[in-house]
Amino acid sequence: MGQGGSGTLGGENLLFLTDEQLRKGIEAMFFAYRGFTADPDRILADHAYGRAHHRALHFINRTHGTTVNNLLTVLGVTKQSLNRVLRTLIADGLVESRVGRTDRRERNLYLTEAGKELERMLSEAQRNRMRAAYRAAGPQAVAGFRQVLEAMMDDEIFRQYIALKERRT
Amino acid sequence: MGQGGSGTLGGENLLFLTDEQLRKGIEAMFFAYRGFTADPDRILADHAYGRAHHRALHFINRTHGTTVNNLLTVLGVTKQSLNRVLRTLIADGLVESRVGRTDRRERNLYLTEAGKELERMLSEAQRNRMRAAYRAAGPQAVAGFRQVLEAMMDDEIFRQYIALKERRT
DNA sequence: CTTGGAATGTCAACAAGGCTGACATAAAAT
DNA sequence: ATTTTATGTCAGCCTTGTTGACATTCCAAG
Repeated sequence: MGQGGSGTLGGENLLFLTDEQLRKGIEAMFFAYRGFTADPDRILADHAYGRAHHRALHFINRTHGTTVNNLLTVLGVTKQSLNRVLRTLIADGLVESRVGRTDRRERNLYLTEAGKELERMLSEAQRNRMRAAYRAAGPQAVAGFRQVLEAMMDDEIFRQYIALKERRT
Repeated sequence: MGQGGSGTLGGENLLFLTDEQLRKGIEAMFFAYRGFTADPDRILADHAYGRAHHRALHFINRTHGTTVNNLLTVLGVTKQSLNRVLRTLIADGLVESRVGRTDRRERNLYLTEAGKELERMLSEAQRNRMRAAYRAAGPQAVAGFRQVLEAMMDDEIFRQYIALKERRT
């Protein structure tokens, strides 16, 4: 995609794109991501789970009945890696895996009540952090935040994700 | 640009803080971080290094002569974990470890020429991604991006980092 | 219908990089 | 002289990536 497009960028924005500014952005991203995961990580540690379990719970909750394959694509890991996490979640009764109706090779994934409860605890902790940051920064900053993040994603991955969401209804 | 009233937010900002908006922010953070690390990760794979090596190189380059203890604090890992990474970087001739002048228990860490070169390759890839995102979003969005990220950090950790930077000059 | 390939998911084994605990050494501080 | 601090190292564990091998299921071509 043509990086130019929307902008009508004047010379002004060359000013703030010094290496020093970019480096500060990189470090901010590093430290912020640590803060972003810190609260859920503490909860997960109590349950002997890791971040991978959180990600699985999040996206299963997000798209009920998603397949293992969909989840792989979204999470960007191998099926073997995801399988290990799913196995423990299923064994612990947090996730239910039903054989697909139309294609019986597929497994449709759902959160059980217990799964929903843990997911709620985790996402609540994370939302609280996010909410506090949004409040402190203000609505306009939030809009900018989202714009930059979206520009920073690998386009393919995100488009796949959107496509998956739209395909199922 | 107008967003002047950084504090004193009216009731308006309650509107955009729905759980759905927060969830989108959380997912954007997840996908963006993947994009953020993707390019350096590819380079690191060629050298049989991992993300941990990149982080060490980055912060040694950032504050020449930093000590092991400072680095632990900034990176938020244990000395055993950092030591493993540092050992390989020193063995491979990318990092030099000199006994401290004033306190000879300390080790001051420096990048060698080879270390600087790899660091440059990695950070250039990451800066390119960041620059493209900044360009696409525009200066105002970048300001908001930084504001939200800074509000999302664990305050203590970041303050320690700033303190470290200021202490040495 | 049968057979071969493709898609999907599971099991096994390995590696990176976190972690804790224990311990050694050297130097600084008391 | 003793204690504390900074660092390094060894051993062992856990999570979460990886690849390889394999079973099951579906579908399409013969």
